[in-house]
Amino acid sequence: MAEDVFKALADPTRRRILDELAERNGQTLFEICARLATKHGLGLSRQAISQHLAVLESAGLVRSRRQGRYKFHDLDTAPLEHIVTRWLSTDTPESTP
Amino acid sequence: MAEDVFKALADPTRRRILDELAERNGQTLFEICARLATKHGLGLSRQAISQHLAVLESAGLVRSRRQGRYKFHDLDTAPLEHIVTRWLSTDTPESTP
DNA sequence: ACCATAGGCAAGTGGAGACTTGCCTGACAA
DNA sequence: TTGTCAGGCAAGTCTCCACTTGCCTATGGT
Repeated sequence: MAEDVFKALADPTRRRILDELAERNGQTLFEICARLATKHGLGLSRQAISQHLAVLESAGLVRSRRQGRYKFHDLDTAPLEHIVTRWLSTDTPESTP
Repeated sequence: MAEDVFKALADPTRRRILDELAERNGQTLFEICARLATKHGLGLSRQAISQHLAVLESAGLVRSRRQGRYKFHDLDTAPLEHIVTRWLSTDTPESTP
């Protein structure tokens, strides 16, 4: 649902998570926590990231695969492609001089 | 700022307003109110729409031009184009087995 | 068996934002 | 000028959501 995608993208922390997954796919929750803390200085609790990942997953932007006691997260950019075209396909008829 | 664009797109009512402006550019506040009420059944106050338009305008998605006692609103899709490419251009380098 | 690790499940708190209500300003017509 | 119409400026209310805290489950190592 495109509805959830917009809501998922609304939060800056979630966009950062997408950035991280775009840079390195298949990270675990703890890896994402560590990289957000070190690279972006975000001192968030593990639960916060976990909840963000749940939102991203229910929006279809992140896929998760369980393997033993690890859970790897993969980015899925498919829902992003047909979101903005809703207004762009209405074209821009030479409105910028 | 891309930050504001995501926040602006987060609200369903604001996306509806963009839909309306995409369908017919240069509407006034009252026109948008009327069309949202009749076409989408949204019984929102005039102030609500006005505040939404302010958010959209500060995000650069809507331009407004004053003319007498009317204020016309025009859609600007420029900020939408370079938003999603942030993750799409990072591509997916055959990482899915 | 034990203990440490990776993650999940709540319930609770605080703040941002969507929406309203009321009053005020400016522009056009009679 | 007076009345009306389009819009703005505040307040104030209330709901949702991001984040925390605490405890619980399960997997793997030794």
